[in-house]
Amino acid sequence: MARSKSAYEIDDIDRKILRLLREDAHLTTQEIADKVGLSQTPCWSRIKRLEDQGVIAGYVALLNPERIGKPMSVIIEINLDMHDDEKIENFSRHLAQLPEVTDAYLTTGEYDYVIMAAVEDTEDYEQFLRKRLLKFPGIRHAKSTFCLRRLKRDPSPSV
Amino acid sequence: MARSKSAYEIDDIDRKILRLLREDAHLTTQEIADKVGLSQTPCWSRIKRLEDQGVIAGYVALLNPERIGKPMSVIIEINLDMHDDEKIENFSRHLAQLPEVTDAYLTTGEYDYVIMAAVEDTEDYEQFLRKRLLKFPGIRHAKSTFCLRRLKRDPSPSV
DNA sequence: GATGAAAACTTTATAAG
DNA sequence: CTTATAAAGTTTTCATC
Repeated sequence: MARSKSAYEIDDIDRKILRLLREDAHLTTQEIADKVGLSQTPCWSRIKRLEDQGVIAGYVALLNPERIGKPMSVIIEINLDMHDDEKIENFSRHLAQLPEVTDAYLTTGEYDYVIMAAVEDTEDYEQFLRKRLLKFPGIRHAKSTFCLRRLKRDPSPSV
Repeated sequence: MARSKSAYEIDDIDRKILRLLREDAHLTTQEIADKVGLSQTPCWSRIKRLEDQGVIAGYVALLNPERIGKPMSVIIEINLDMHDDEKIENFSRHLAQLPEVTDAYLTTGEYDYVIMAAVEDTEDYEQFLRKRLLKFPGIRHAKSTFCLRRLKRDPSPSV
């Protein structure tokens, strides 16, 4: 039996569309259609389908960290004392809810968590670390690494 | 002398607007106006100003990493052999240009660089590491940390 | 800042080839 | 898939308070 195109398959034209929208969501469907070699109608249907299927999760404005008073990025590697499920889930929820935290991952290897925080300056960072992050019970160790320069930050992986 | 409002100052209403657009760029100016307590015209002027001043750097679609075949995230901490300016600049450019690399930072502390890569699977990661990242001359050490779960990833810091 | 209005443009939907 | 068309919605601009 020949394999028919599944509803969830992404073809080369879809990928081209995603590549464009990943960089600039303000392109019109007509502009995208021109760039990918389609007419407006099927191009619009494809974008709609990619949204409905959750391939496109949403659209956001990108803010300039310097201009909104959060020029400093810090990477924090964290170890917990205990590793029972409840502890992990609680701390994970705690992290996700802190506004300074922009990224948080549960990881393999030397540390349990790797997170990133955006703050105003070193003083702001100290406050965050002592009064908000380390207030959570059961943190064995936290290692901070300061970012000197951001070379790249893509909101989505390349397609 | 009383400090007048600078062209580059952001007030509370601006911040409210940014908070909304940071999460959903498909809100209409009318919806934003309603939520922040302005009418459409001044709300539109503010958004335009924030764009012109570079506070809003752009608008992008967020893609679901799982759905575009890049479900795996790896954090890589890197040390170079030498640390002369040219080496740093060259390697920085190299990193920024690799499509697998979503994030790259020059850092203080134990490592020179901390980067993040999005890949399909372990095999894809091995190819990236050996054939693309470590092909660059002068890498002393690279430590990979695999992400088990993504708890949070905000494209922009909180306002 | 608010309101109202108008023009230009975009999205969304439909029909026919 | 294409072209063509059209209604609805949105952005952008402008005049007036």
